[in-house]
Amino acid sequence: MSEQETPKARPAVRTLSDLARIAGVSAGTVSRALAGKSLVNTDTRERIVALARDHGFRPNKMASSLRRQKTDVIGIAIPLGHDSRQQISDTFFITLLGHLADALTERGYDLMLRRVIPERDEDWLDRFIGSGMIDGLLVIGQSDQFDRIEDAADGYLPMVVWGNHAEGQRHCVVGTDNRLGGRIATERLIAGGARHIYFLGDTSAVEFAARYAGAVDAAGRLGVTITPLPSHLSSDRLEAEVAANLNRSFEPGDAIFAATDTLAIASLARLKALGIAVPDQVRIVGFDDLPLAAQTTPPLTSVRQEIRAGAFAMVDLLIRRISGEDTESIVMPPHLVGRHSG
Amino acid sequence: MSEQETPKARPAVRTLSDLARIAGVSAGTVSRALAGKSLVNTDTRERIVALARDHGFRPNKMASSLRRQKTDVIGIAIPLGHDSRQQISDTFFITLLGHLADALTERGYDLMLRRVIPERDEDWLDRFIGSGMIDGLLVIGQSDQFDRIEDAADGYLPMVVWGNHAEGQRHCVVGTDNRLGGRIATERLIAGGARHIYFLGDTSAVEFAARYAGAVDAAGRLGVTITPLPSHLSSDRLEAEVAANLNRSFEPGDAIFAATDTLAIASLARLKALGIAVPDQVRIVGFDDLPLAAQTTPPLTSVRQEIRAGAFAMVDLLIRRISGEDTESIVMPPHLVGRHSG
DNA sequence: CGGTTTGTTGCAATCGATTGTAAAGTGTGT
DNA sequence: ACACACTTTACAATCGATTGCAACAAACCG
Repeated sequence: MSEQETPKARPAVRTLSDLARIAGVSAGTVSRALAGKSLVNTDTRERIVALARDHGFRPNKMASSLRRQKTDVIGIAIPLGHDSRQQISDTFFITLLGHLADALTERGYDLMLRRVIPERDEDWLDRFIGSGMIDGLLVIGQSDQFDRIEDAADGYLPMVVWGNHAEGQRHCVVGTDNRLGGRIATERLIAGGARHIYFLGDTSAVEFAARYAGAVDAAGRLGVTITPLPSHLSSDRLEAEVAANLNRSFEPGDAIFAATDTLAIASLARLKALGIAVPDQVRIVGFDDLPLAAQTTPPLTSVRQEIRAGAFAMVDLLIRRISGEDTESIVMPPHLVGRHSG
Repeated sequence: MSEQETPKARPAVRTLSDLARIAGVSAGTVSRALAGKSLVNTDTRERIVALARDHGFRPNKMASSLRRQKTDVIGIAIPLGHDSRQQISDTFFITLLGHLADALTERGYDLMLRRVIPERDEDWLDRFIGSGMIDGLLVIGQSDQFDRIEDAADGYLPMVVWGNHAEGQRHCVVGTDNRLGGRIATERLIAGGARHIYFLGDTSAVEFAARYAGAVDAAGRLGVTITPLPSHLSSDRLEAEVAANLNRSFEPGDAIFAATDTLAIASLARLKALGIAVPDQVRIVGFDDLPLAAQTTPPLTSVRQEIRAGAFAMVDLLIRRISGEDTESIVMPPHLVGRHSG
């Protein structure tokens, strides 16, 4: 009409004081009204709330965080270890991230994601913790940072890590019993007739090292040979490494235990390209039981991790730790899902 | 030795003033020293920096953000549309997210992730924008929120959206020419002998609607029938919907254009279960060209989107918008990657 | 040696919301 | 009509880092 109608271009009402002036009360009263505290008169509150809505007012979260010493933000750190880009593209970690987002959103937290490359940044953990931006920290995967995480855990309670549990460790972890999972997978292969098992995975990450250890347990006990074939998860190297590792002559009784379904699926493709039949010539078992495992040809036998349950457990523990409780770790049992690949 | 050595348990030095007291200077000087400003004497600066390191001091980012009116955080919103859980599990979006994380980290930004369910929260966009927590916003996928995004774009410059570009739209978008992609995919199928094409996808999302429109263009021009089969991406419904949609008798000349590789891969599995040969009985073309497309049986023909380039373009545009420039949208050309499925 | 320039540092205001405490207002009972 | 209890609101301090401005000292010039 007159000058210009900029309804949301520059909402004149940006701060509590602005709104307070319009409402004819003090900023403190507005704050309490919007927070729904009982100290303000019901009429006043309703008037202020309506006014806030009409003007599209949003309280500044930074100021609020500073004053309350609480940000309602949870940090999620993804250490990329040796191998940049390793995990964020790995379906398992992504699925976990999705469920964590569910669980945190449900509890009213925002999430701040940070990929860290420990090699380039020694100080990643303390820096994140000390930033004052987060109320708690979830670490997705220990990678090769076990010791650093242990150190940080001594001085910082609200942290929960997804990964492997070692005897006597000090940081709170949620994860699958990887060693047992490795054992189960290996026993399955051996029961199917395997006499020589190749372990496909990067044993410098503790989770995978534990799976390998479990495999060695079972193989040793049952008198079967086991050979590790180092393979990383980085999406740009994965295919080439798998191809190189499987570029050998397989003999009857050979089998593959892949540390991850992602590796197992790449192996299936590679063996198919080589004209090697699965499971007739080579049996394969994977780990994680991703949704995709059921759709491969042949369908993949895999060790299932309960990702969603794990994610919710992590958030649960974290929230208890934020309120000061020193929680125990949770180690979940793995389950073998038998399909046709091994 | 004496009492107790708690080196990091409770760093006595929590604030600038603490450090200032120890250093025997004022807080302002410490601030300038740590920021590397030239106004402080070199000796003083080095002394303060060393002290800060020794005491593990980290400036509080909330306070800093509040004062500077800049958070160095970029928000990433993932609208889940009609269909909760739709996209965060979709490999395409996850891959995009990974590359965005790369690009943002490189530029010194943190990222705040928020899944939004527009149905439950009308106000998601303005709320995120107005929170004061972010310097800019990336929206991954328009879902069915096109209009709301348009509205917000009028009053908020630093926002870039991944998605489809429509004539005359006001928000800045980066994406593939979906309509052209749909045309290309369809032409490929028709060139392979298709006479009746089923489109698998959810046309209420604008990106997919455009792919369908492109398919209709090509099919109409070449005198081929096309039938849409609504299928969502939500991981819990995807398999069932694909199964239901493909539970029909296929005739010679039938083909499938899947709006997404994820859907295409599920279709492959379903057809295999039904004993229908691909591509001999039914041809399939997907969209996205995910890494997995090369590993399926048979390898999937797909329309490639340049995800990494797209992600970096989004961040580039966003940063220019943060500094006040009003940038144009970027529409990238799709490329057909021919493999064996169709 | 007075006056000016250059280089450092301290002081105090500021960002915007929250909250303890004081003060004002309303109502009741005697 | 007065004292007392109870609501409701205003005031001002606070969270911690940043920054414009003033103050001070040393160095330099004529």
